[in-house]
Amino acid sequence: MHALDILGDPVRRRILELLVDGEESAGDLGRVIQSEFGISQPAVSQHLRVLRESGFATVRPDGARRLYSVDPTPLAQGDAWFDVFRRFWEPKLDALGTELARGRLAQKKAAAAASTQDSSTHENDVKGDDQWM
Amino acid sequence: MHALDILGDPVRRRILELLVDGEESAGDLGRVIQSEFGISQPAVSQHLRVLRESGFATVRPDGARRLYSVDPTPLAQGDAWFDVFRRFWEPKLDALGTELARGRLAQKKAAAAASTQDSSTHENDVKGDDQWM
DNA sequence: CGCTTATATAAGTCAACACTTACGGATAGC
DNA sequence: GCTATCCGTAAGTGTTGACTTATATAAGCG
Repeated sequence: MHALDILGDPVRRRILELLVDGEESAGDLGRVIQSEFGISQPAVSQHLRVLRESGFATVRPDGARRLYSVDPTPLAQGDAWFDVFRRFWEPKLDALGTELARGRLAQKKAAAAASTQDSSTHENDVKGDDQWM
Repeated sequence: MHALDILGDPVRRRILELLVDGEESAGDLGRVIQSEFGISQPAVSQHLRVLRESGFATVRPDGARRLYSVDPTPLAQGDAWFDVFRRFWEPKLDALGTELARGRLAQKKAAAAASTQDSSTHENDVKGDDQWM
């Protein structure tokens, strides 16, 4: 499942936005989301589950409460999908400089070196972000 | 409709990827997509319509063919959603340099007027690098 | 002028998924 | 212990939207 599939939902995007400044309890998130979107508490809880299971959020128990935080890893993957399109709106600048600024050089190199297929499920082979290298 | 709602579909994302190097005919796109995703020609045509109507693609007639191109505007909007999260994975670097690299200085300046809310809880002022990576 | 190619639209089907109500297991507080 | 709060899961419903087949329109081509 691609990161952008998860982010293709306004409620989930909003939850992540609410978490950008630090952890929040499920209840606090719920109250905001319920008021903004007019949905029930279980609906919010189900979105939280999706975010957990897809790796976008982590939970930490605090008494009866659950404190949610952003895990940036899949977010960065979603953002990386835009890499090939950035030349359309980013000023040209130095390509290396851009790579450095995005902090993805090591990643790119690693991916280039190890082009072996991994052990994941039988998903569509072209879906990755490295096909243009 | 948010740009990321449109991008929450692997077929549409793949079509845009195929357009990154320049215009392609609906037929050429269709053949690739059909072979990769196993869907019919009308299905591809319907995705193309969504991309057209949401502004991600523009069309130019060429005889009986339709040549599709990327319109980067909504793509840039989708990418901009990640702005607030980039501090999680971008190296500190020079903030100005980063802004320049992203080509969004004017935008940011406009937004800076309205931002200025206090940050919360446990957050000290380490200019946003990876706290858990 | 038929025939093929290129592409879009119409209409209907079907499954995914976002939602609902109902409920259950913890923890907090009196 | 009793009750309220916090939050998740279960199960069922309904709508969205991605797909199908069938068809239409327009252009190339012999």
